[in-house]
Amino acid sequence: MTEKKPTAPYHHGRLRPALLEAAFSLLDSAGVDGVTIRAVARKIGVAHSAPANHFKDRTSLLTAMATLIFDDLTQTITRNLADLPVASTLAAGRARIRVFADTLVTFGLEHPHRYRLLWRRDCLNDEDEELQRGMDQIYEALLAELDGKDASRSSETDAIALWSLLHGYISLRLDGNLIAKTDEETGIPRARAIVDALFDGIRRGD
Amino acid sequence: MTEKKPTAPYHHGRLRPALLEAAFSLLDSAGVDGVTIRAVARKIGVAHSAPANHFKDRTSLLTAMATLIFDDLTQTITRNLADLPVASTLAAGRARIRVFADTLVTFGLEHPHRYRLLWRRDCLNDEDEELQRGMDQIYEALLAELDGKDASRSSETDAIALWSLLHGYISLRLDGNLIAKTDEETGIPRARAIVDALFDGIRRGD
DNA sequence: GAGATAATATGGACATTGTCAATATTTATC
DNA sequence: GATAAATATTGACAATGTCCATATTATCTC
Repeated sequence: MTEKKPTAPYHHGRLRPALLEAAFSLLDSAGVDGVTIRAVARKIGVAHSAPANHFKDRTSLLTAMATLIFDDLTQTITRNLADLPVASTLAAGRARIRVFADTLVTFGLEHPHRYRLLWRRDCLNDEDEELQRGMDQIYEALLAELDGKDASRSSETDAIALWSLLHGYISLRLDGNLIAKTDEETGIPRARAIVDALFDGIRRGD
Repeated sequence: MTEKKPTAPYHHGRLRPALLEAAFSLLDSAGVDGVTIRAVARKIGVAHSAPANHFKDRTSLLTAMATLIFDDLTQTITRNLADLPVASTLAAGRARIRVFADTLVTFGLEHPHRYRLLWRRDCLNDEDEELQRGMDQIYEALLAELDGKDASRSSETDAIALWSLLHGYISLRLDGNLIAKTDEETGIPRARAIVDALFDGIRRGD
């Protein structure tokens, strides 16, 4: 009968996950600026200084969040790629890269604030090993799709080109810069078109 | 003999330009976060509230700065392109686009904080007409280089692809993500390589 | 030119934030 | 069961953006 009083106990019990949950909620609704230590604590109903026990400062909290986002993103990409046949032909390789691209673009447009946080170096701790692992992971996944299929080219250059193309497109879209010039809704068709442009070239001269 | 006492006069005289100058100095040395109203005022030796007469808030100041940066960038590109022959052949067109790309990349790497500010939507006033004009201007310059040379393709798609590629590459470089994988210093050779990749295609199948 | 008006600058105030320090409470450990 | 470690609280501090009332100067109008 005395098991569950509505008065909050002194110790929260699972404050760290609760903090992250609240922080993601704030991130999605108000962007990085909305993720203040005090707002997160307020949302859970805990002292403004309680988070310090789990995240030494705001940067540390945002870094943990970015790491989780990277992991989630990589996992989504891997899952979507798992359904596809191995890239034994040129067409199959293209199809896989297209799925990679679509997944990334979809994620970026559906979770703008999460995507943006990934690249907010001023908010993150570059030295963090987990964050670096998360970043490397997704880049490796891209490299794997471009590797070894065409010995005549540097797949590293291709990877940088593709990565730049996708990251640039998403960033510009999130900044609202290409909305008038592209599909208002999903952005996927336009993303496909520019990936194809990179596949085939835009100034081939033949 | 009494013309110029070192005691600062009540009215600064040309506070607006002085504010911008100080703000750019802070931007270059400390990034957007370093550009606080109070720090700018301090740098000039004026009351913390004096800037309000010329910029109604921080966003307004940063928007004015971004507009100036856009103008400067467009001007630099235009100047560099003026020396080149008209794009009457495919090769000439490529050469012009390469100069466009080199100029943009050079600017981004040389003035990282200025380049970044251009896309910090959370710090800028999107509604500002001068800012929009500045943004449109540079995009139009790019479109002009891609226009009308190849009726079989949508030059708009090409423009978005190229713009995404360049913006993505610069952004990634500024975030330190490709340093290990590219030329440490200028970044230009790698930028050329990925622009060429877009010209020629990376998965042509022939 | 003098007096009114607008522009410009000052200093004080307030709420918000991140972060630190001292303290209180609970949990874990020997 | 005492002691140490973990976790949470309250209070404080400096910094910031922004507002307000006030002071000073420039400009305009008659």
